[in-house]
Amino acid sequence: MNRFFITTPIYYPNARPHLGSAYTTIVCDVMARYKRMCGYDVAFLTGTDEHGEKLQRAADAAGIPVERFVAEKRELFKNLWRTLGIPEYSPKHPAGYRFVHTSQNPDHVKSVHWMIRQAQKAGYITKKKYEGRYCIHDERYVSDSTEPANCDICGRPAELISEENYFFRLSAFQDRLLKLYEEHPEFVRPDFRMNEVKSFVKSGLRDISISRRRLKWGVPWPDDAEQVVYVWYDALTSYLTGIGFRGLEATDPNSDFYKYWMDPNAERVHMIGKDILRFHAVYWPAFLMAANDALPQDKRLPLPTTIFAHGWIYYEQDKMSKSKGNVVYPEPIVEALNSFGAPGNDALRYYLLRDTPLGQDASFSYEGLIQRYNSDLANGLGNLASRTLTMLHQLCEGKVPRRIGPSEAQGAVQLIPAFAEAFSRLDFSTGLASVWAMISEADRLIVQVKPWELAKSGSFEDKAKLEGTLSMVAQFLRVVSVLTYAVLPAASSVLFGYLGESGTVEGERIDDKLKFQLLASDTKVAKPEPIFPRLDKEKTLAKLYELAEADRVRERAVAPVPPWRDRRPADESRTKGATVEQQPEQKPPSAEPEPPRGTGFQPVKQHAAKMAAPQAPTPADQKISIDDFAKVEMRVGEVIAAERIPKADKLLKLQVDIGTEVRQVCAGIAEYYEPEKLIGRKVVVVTNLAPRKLRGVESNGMIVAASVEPEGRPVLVTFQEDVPKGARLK
RNA sequence: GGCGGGGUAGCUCAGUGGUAGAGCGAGGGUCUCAUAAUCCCUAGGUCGGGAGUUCGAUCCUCCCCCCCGCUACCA
Repeated sequence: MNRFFITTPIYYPNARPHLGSAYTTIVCDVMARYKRMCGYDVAFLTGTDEHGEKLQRAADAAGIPVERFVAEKRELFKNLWRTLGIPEYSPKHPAGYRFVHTSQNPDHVKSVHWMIRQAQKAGYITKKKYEGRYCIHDERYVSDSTEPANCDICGRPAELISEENYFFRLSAFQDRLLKLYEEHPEFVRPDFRMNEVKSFVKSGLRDISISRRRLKWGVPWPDDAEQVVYVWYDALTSYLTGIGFRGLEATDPNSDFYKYWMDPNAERVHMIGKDILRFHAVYWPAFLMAANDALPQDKRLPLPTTIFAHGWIYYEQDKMSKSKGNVVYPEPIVEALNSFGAPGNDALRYYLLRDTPLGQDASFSYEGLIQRYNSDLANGLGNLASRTLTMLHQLCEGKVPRRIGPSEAQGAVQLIPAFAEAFSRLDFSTGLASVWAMISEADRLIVQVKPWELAKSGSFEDKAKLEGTLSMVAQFLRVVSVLTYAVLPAASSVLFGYLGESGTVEGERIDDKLKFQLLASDTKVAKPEPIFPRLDKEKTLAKLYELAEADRVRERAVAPVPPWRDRRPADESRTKGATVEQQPEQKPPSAEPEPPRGTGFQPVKQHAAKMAAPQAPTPADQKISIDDFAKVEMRVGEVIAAERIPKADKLLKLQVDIGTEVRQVCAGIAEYYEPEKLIGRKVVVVTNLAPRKLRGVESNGMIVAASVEPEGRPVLVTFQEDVPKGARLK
């Protein structure tokens, strides 16, 4: 049997899961159900990555053991999946999710150790001494400047430290990765993401640091008690642990790992958000290649077949939640729709999958949800089912007539391969659109035939036409209920039952056997109850807002200031790549950007638009003394020359007269200030900052500016009164 | 700055070397089996701007503007 393995990211449980995480998981659930109905042997994995300093600190702050703390967080995820009707694996739900967690998991330690040992054997791991600026308070490296620098986050002076870390020779895999991308264009999808990955790899890979000495909460480094495995190996390897991997030698030959991963014909799909593409498309295959280099040919681990990076879900700003905490949670949405008798889960799933093609950023809005629901589900499928069933009762004694409409069925039959083709590409939007195009056809056919008029005539021909048409539509509805099951599990099951079927929809198979005329003649159909009751826009919106607000209040009451949350407000998620959770706890010594912990997360972003969020104020416990402040020398200077620096978007080179001398200072303000207009302007310069070269240009100081969110726009400090050059700020 | 992708009806987008389409919304009409649903008609849009190739370009070439992504550079 064909095998299909799909994973969500291994989520970092530092906050309650929001709509973004739900989106990824829903997509995987849909795919798991769909593939299962196509006859695949399916495994679906999700989980939580529970290591990392941030979680440990949060647990400490909460005064509970970190193991218990993360176990509680884990439940938040499982609870959400339960609310969303996403089943956990069981004999009854073979395509339900399996859950892997990393902490206190000896099996996972075995997996990780095995992966690392293989890479060591193959010579890809080296221990290197690293020197750099480290902010003790924030547990992170600050910058690579050669003179004392302050921490970006807390402003404290960073210390020069040296630490030995294990490094992975990622650079050794550049050519092999490029070859992989060439030979397997489906390895990264959508294709435009593949282009990004390729160009990133082509530009050269740096070795990455894969251990930490200062951390305690994590997988211990094999044979080195002083080091802890850093996020990469820990989180990515959990994809293997989750299906039974314990290191190749210790893995049960009958385990799912051999079924779903080692099978060369299995499809292995990692569904992720676009923000974590690089780690999955570059690091992960490199880790696997590294391990394979230490193995004989016949024992090598296959690579994933596809890394699918979907887009983010944006939340259209609305009046009700202008204050803050605009993150959208799925539970109140489902609850609100349910309260009107609508299948909330199905509606949400349908909206998310139909409205935006997977891979593109989605713009979530309550109005869009209601709109989609009413036009497609209520007016479309729901109404078609309703009118058809009613007519069967009124005109055909409540049974599916024997006759089959002849030629009209042609188009509907062709629907199935088109739908299947789109879904297999994860193009849910197109697949669903094709179904709804057919629903529209069916509506048109009914109006064209007018069964209610034919019934009046009483002639044999008319009766035959009437019955043939209604029977055909009923058969069509049966097919629709099967095809839409993966997306609309609850509603399609109801429809299936209405049509007189006694089995379950999920027991059906989407293959050559899924044809028309499967409803037995004379099948008794149910008297219809609206499957998708139409929603009143105003009332539903009001309910959605009300429940979202109630949810927010409840959340605050439970955790007044969740310590594991970012210090920054969530809606500051502005600039390129910055996300809700962008707050690196430690920066790797290499210049690689810091990822979030976990294999991923899906931020619900605001439309950056005009949201202004204040920079988080310095917490009270981070106050500095007057002496600390006195160390910083700031003086008034006058710009006497300004020019752009070639090949730098943001940098201006300024000559600033600070009274005693003229300083050359670089400032990252080119996007907002015209160089010509700066000349003659008084600015504030930090004059005792260590010199640093930026883009090859030496900078002796720093121009002081406010950083205005959301995009971090710099605004230069100015004086209302006239101030002489050289005046010191105190 | 480099690389890549885009700018088409109010919105979301499709599309072809011969002067442009779908869905939704909106307006009008119709039917009555149906969830005030369905069905039918209606959008006259400089297909980002300019130049060129061509008998003819929205689709081909060049230049420019703007947007997005990755990347570099920025604390």
